[in-house]
Amino acid sequence: MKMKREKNPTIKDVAHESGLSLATVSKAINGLPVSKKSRERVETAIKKLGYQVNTYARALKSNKSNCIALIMPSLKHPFFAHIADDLIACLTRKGYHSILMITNYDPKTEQNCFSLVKSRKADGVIALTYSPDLIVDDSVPIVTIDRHLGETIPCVSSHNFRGGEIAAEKLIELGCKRLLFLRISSRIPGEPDKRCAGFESVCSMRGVPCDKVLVLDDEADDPIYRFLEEHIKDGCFEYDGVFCNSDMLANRVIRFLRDKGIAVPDQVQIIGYDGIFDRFTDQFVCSTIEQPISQMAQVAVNLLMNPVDTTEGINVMLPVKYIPGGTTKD
Amino acid sequence: MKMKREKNPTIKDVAHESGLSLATVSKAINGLPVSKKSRERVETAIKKLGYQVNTYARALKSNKSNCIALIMPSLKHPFFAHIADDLIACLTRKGYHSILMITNYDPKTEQNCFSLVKSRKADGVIALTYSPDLIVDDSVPIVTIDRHLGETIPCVSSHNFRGGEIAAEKLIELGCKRLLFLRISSRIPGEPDKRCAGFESVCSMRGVPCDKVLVLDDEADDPIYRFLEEHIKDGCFEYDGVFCNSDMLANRVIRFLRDKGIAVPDQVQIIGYDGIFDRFTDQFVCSTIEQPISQMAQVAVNLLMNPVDTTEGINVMLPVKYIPGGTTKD
DNA sequence: TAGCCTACGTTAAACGTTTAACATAATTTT
DNA sequence: AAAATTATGTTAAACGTTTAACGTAGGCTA
Repeated sequence: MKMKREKNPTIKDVAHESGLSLATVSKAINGLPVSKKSRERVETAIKKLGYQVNTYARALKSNKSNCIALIMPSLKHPFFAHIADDLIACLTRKGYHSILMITNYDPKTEQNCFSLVKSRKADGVIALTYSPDLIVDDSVPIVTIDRHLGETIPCVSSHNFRGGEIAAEKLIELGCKRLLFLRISSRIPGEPDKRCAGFESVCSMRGVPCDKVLVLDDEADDPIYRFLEEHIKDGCFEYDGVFCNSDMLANRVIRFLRDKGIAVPDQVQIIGYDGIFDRFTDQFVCSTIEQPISQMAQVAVNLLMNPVDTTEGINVMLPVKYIPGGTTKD
Repeated sequence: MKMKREKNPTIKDVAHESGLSLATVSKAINGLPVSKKSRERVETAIKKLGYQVNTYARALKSNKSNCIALIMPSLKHPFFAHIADDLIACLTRKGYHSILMITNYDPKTEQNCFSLVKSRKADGVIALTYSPDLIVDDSVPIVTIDRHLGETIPCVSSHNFRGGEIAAEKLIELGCKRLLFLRISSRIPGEPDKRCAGFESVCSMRGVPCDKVLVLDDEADDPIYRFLEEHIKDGCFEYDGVFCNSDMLANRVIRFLRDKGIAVPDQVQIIGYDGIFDRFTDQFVCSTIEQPISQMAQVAVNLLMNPVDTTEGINVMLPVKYIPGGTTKD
């Protein structure tokens, strides 16, 4: 790229212009004590020259870049876009810049991102990753979202277990007699796994039968559809309540069932997870367990800025909320 | 934030470890000519020490940061999220990092972003802004999307005029006799304005009557709805074809009309602009003129990397495509 | 008035690279 | 075998900051 920068003024020029020394100017700029008169002289000189601090020199000297790296799978999924947006907003408010890295769910890219971050590019990392075996060193503070990357690395998530419980409670309350849990998940033991546990615990407590089907996200989803198909008998679906791991999956399932002539929510009620709100239809894309995205972002940022004692793996779980969205009878 | 970095190895350590000089190591790292033997010694030393180049030192010395600043209004709108995603992908492929700044459509924030960029934080800027009076200096290369920030600043957009034409042609071809153009737009003269011009030019050429309603994006949209309401007589809408400035607007209009009992597309056919694909319903959100987002991103990045002669304002317009999406009769 | 603070400035050494200018060893030319 | 050329390394100065350590002027105490 052509660099057509004409030499920018440095702190030295400001010093010269104001008749003060380098150090004094630096102090004035950084809010350290200097006399009122000096401060003014510095300010007018800065204005006159249009001086801007050189971020890189500062970062080099102070070993602090004011940049946080954000590692995200994609922005094409509204959930990630949302959380990235909120993270950036939080960081900006705290005076940080955000280097956003997109991995496209690719383990190698994810690993790469962590390596890059190490060259003192960022003061910290907030990551939402998928690879089961990332090697991360903690020479830089890290906070993850929804994934446990290691005992010493704090993880922020929604209260997945509770979310599962709520979904089960709701479906049962709405009259479902036979439940199904569907899940597409990554190979890595993540927080979202607990959604199933919560769901099942309520089912067994209430004595409602509950099956589950699981596929890994690096396989095709066929098994799920095959399962669904196999359980449609004479235009009737054998389950009357389904809890899906995500709104995305829920919508696919809804479409599949409707294509087969099964009425949602009349014959089957379906609840997803995430809380995706569609700004085009002004609706939630299905009945869902909503994750408190903004709150998660805020907590992640705070956790990064004010590291707590992580000797025994810290895991912040934020409250979720059931939201009816037309795929249940409420 | 706590910085618990234990001192990272420097190029000096590598030099010491490999028994070579600083300069040789630096050359080896940067791919400059060194003997094979030296290169190997450097490599093993690097591996042994886990050396990572210090980006900030490098940036300071070479006045090149390998960072591009992306200025976007929001990631909560899928159009922006998409384009941001594609921009980042392109930049990553070229070895650049992306500093993503979110303005929330706020002029002051937008201005701020440009100022920040100046402190040598980034080697270039790709901006999608809304403020009518941004002051940008070109000490850093800039490329904009959809907005003309100045004669010397290249702008990438879809071929808005052609898009307008296509929409009109399509509606007329589908049998519409009385057309309406609706638009919510920013105060700044932007590329998207041309959509209207294209639309009208076809209408007048074909002799099809065409009205238009415009509101500014910092006002409420009420005028549009009021207009719609006023033109519903006895359950009939006076227009049978509507072209909206964006898919967002189109969907709001569709909802409004349907609420009033007007059937879309049977009574009114509606075309939007953008080409938003909903991954939940697996459909386009309406019939639409699709912008070639990935292509726009790619062109923007290329333009930034290989600046052309901009003495007479350069403006790249990329081809658009009509896509039926259920709100027209095709 | 001599001595001592206090308040403000200044000098100079880092931070970790890159790179021009120079030195030396290895190779070729005559 | 000496000179010229090339290949490879090295030294040292920069890049623009921050900051510890050190002056120095002026006001205060005694």
